This record gives sequence, structure tokens and C-alpha cells, in this order.
Amino acid sequence: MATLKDVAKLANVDVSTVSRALNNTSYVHPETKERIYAAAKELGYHPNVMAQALRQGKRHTIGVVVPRLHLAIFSEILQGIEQQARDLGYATLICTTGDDPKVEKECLNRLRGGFVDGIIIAATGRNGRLLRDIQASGIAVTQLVRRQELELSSVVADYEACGRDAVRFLASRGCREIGLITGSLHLAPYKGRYEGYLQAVREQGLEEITSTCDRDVNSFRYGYDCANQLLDENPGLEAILASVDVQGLGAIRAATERGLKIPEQLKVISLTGHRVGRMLETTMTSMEMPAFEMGRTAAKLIADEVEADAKHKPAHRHISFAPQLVEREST
Amino acid sequence: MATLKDVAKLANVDVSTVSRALNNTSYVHPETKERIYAAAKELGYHPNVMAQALRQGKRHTIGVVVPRLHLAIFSEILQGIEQQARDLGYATLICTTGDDPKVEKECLNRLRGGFVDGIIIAATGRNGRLLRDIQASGIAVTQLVRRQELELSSVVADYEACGRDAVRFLASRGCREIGLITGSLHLAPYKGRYEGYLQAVREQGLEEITSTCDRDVNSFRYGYDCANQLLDENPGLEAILASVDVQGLGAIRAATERGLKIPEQLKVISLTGHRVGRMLETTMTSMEMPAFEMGRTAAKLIADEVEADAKHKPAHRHISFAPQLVEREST
DNA sequence: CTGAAAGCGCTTACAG
DNA sequence: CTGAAAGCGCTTACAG
Repeated sequence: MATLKDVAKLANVDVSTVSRALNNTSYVHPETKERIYAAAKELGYHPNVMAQALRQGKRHTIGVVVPRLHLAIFSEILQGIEQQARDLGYATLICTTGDDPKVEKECLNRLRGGFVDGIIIAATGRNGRLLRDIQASGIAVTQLVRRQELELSSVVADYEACGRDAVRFLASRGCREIGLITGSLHLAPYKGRYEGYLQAVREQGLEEITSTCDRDVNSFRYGYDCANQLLDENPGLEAILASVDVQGLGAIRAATERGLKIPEQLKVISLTGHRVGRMLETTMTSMEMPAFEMGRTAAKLIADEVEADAKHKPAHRHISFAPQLVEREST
Repeated sequence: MATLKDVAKLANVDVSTVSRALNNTSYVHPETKERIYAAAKELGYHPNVMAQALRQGKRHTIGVVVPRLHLAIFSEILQGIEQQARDLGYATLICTTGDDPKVEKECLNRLRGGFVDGIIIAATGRNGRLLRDIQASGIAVTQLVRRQELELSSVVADYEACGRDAVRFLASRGCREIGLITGSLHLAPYKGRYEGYLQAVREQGLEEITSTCDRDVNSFRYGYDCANQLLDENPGLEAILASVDVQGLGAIRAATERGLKIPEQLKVISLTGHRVGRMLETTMTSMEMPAFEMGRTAAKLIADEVEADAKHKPAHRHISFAPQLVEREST
């Protein structure tokens, strides 16, 4: 790799002049500039970004830490983050944790060591202290999807509304027995959906019917097993709310295998839609997430904070997006 | 952020001693070590990885450049890359290009400038020269899924076998009219699947029936439109081969809307399965990709090359994986 | 066992 | 308009 020094030698000037010419950071005699450009081109010079970063103290990079990418909403949110970040001149560095606190800790420690200016994270919730430390050490941190630390900025969806609106919608269609497939209430999105569900269920004078099981929660199988459990225990069940799309697929499959007609005998709604619902044989009614926008917003938040003067950093902000009920064939 | 210097001052030793103690790179008196550890802990010291990298010339980071993550096989392959990379002590930096050559170029130029030791890429094919330059400049490059440059290592699936095996399987079930939804033949995977299809179709004495359309190729809509086109033009069509899972979803939907029973009146196979087929109402027969293994292998390849002596770099290697036909309800 | 020095590749006051 | 020098935070021969 050619360095500034090589270019300087070839162009017969000092490295500082090369730096100024290439970065357009001060006037350089046009002829000199010419020579420098030619030399840089000839050598195929590319600046070493690590050296730049070390010198300038800015890395122009955002780290994103999410539990998983495959068949999850995070891969869609990431598109928004990446696009916005690119527009603002930032690169994006993605880490997945599989929701393992240890892996998450490793990721964070790697990132904090100079790799990034800011971190966007959908956290396990077990490294809150570390996250606050990182923020305190001068790296901007924004929570994504899961809001666990109130002192850190966050971009989330209104999960309570998801649960509430879905129940109200079903009630307006005459459903009285509505089951919810949920997950660990330690995770804010599951808790939120549950609370919204509960509120609407009570308000409608219905009974609470929920199910969890002992599997990877973001999976087809989780939805499948829970749906079967709900149907076994509630012969009169009229509708199932799945927390996420892949659970919804599992629920639909379970219903199909039992010979239940959707939506006549059973209605199904996904409370976290990310473009999957409309692709199915029986399309699935979903609370569609503004995932792309959420990603863009998180990236913007981080960039704003990074670029603010150290003296008046913006206060942390909590932003919540409203998902939208998109009615399809499963209801 | 605390630096080595801060720790040195607090522990009353030279920075070099701190470095040696923290990295266990030479004997340090136990008592001194103790003091240093304590000081590091007190200050919450974390090494600046950019400075380390600049000094050592190694970054312990692999860049991954893929067209997209959402609902695509790349998000599954990435799990393999990340896990293997982590096991080998590398971080992973992901960029998505949306298959836009310009964005790809930007990504590559950013990565080459010191961010990574190696790059794994599913390329657009329009930056071949740049990729060879990068490899020549000392950054290891491995192609993923799409093998376009024969001088660069690659990890791909046997796409010809996908097309061939699927046709043979259908022929053995008595199908005679088999349509293929394909994409740009400039991309190796599409070309491979098409050629395998063609070979088997001829060998079975059948007629070639293909379809493309003018949309984003990795989409539900692409599969939906092409399937409709195939069905319109070939009233006797017995089976559809979709290139990727989301196209398969589109094809199934198109068939359903026409009132065709799957598999009795129409069979559907996805030639690039990544765990979606088994989640459907009518589960989809697929050529399942060993995506996780492919990811692991690509990461291993890069790491091997990075760690080899500059003198005897391993020659480039082309590795091909055999997908597996998993029969489900759609055939 | 530990310190002083050089240097990774860059940027940026400071002179002139 | 340009050069010489200092320094970002680290590692690593070189002495002692």
C-alpha cells in the first residue's frame, strides 16, 4: 500500500502538502496540486483510515449490535440504518450476539476500543452498566427496538399499541377468545405487547389467554408449539396474536394441520410485521413496523450526537413509532 | 477514554511496561503486574484498537460485502461467517450494496483503506478490476456465492446441480412441462441454475420453458409475476422452479390465486432454500443451501490467507458446496 | 525485569 | 503557498 510519504516523494513535496492537497484543506498551488494528484493516482494511493481516525479522533463509523439478522426485523431496520449512515458519511459495522450476554459484552468491548463513534444496539438487557459506561466514555449509544435504560436514547415501536389495537380490531370483528403468543417479559417489546393486549382484553371484558414455550422465541417452531398449546387448551379459541412474523407462520401452519380454516375458524395476526405477511399463501394481517424509518432515525440520532459539540451534547431522546395494522386474509 | 499513558502514570511505570503486562508479551515482575492491573481496572482502561492496528499492521477484522440482508440467503450465511470469525479472533464488518456497483465501489474503497485484513464479497461483477487491485495490495479477497473472478478464491454452491437435480426429480415424478423462473444470466448463480436446468431438460427430452421480468429479482413480486407469465403461456405447465425462496413464495401465491392445487395441479421448488420452505402453509420443496457452512468456510479461507506468511501465500481456492434436495409438500 | 526511543500513517498548528 | 515538527495511542527492538 502506497502511503502519503510515497506520494510526497514522487511529487517532490512534503507530506503535509500532500495531505492538504488531497483533502482540500488549504490553498495549494495548482501546479503542485496537479503533480500530487498525478502521483497519488500513479501509486494507487488510498488513505489509511485508521491513521486518519487515530489522528482526528473521529472514526466516522457506527456500530450496530443486534441479536440476529436472518428472518428477523433487524435485517430490515439495518437497511434504514445503513442508508442514512451512508448519506451522512458514516460506515456501518454490524455485530450479532444471538442474544447471548457474553457475546454482546465482547462485541461492545471491541467496539468501544476505538472502532466507532456511536453504537446502536438491541440489547439483551444484561449489560446495562457497560452500556452506560460506554456512553459516559464519550461514545454515543442509542437503544433500538428494546428500551431498557432510560438514560440512553432509544428508537422503538409502540408495542403496547400493537397489542391493544390488534385486540380491539378482533373484538370489532366479534372475536371473544383471543390468545397471545408471547415471550420473556424481561424484554421490553414482549412486555409492551402483553400489556397492550391485557389492557384491551380487560376493556372489552374478555379473558386473558397467553402462551409461551421453552424454545428460541424468534422461531417458527415457537409459534407452532404455542399455537398448538393455545388450541389444545382453548377449544373455543377464535384468534391468535403472534408476537413476530415467524411465530405467525408457525401459528398458521399449526392451524392448517388441524384442518382449521383461516380466517373463518381461526384468525391470525402478527404483531411485528416486516414484509413477510403479504408473501404468504394466506396473507397475514400484521402490525407492520416502519422498520426502515426506525433505522434511519436511529442512525440520525447517533450522528447528531456524535457531531454535537462536546460542551452541549443533546439530551437523550426517546422516539416511538406507531406500527400500522394492515389487514390481509388471515382475519 | 483512559490511555496507556494514564495507566502508566497511575502505576508508576513506563508505558512499555504496561503494554507488556497487559498483553502478557514478556515477563513482568508480579508485583508490578499487580499494580498495573489495578490501575487499568481503576481507570477502566480499554486499548485503542485503531492504534494497535496501526502499529501492528493487522486489524483482525474481516469485511463482508453483500447485496442485501433482508429475506435473503446472505443473512444466513453471515451467521456462519460471524461465528467462525469470532472463533478465530476476528471482528466482522458488514456492508450492503443493494447490488449497486457505485455503492459497492464506495464500500470497497472504505474497506481497503485500512479497515480490514480481508474481504468476503458477493459482488455485482462490475468492480472486478478493483477487487483484483485490492487483492494485489495485500488484502485477502474471497468471493461468496457469486464466482466472477477466477483469480480470486471463492465459496459457492453448485448451482448447476440445483437446476439439474430439481428437473430430474420432477421428471422422475412424471412432470414433462417444467418452467424456470430465472434472473440475469450475468450473475453466476442464475447462469448456473439455468445451465443445469437446460442440461437436464434436454437429457429428459423436454422443452425449455423460462421466464424473467423487469423487477427486483430477489422479491416476492418477481416470483409472482413470472409464475403468472409462465402459467399464462403454458396451459399444461406442471411445475415451476423458482431461483430463490422469496420467488417461490410468489409462485405459490400466484398458483393459489388461480385456484391451482399444490402439488396436485402444480409443483413448486425453490432452488435456493434458506430455511423458509419448511415454515409455510404448504411447505416448499427446496434445494437447501448449506449456508452456515458456506459462511464458516469463507471466513476460514480468509483467515488462513491473512495469517499465512507473506512469502508463501496459499494459492486461491475455489470451493463448491452441494445443496440438498429436501422434499416437502409442494411436490 | 524495565525504561527510553523509534515509528505505524496521518493531520495540523506554527513558521516562514 | 509550503516545510518542519509534534503528536494521536500503541508496540517492539534495543539497552541496561
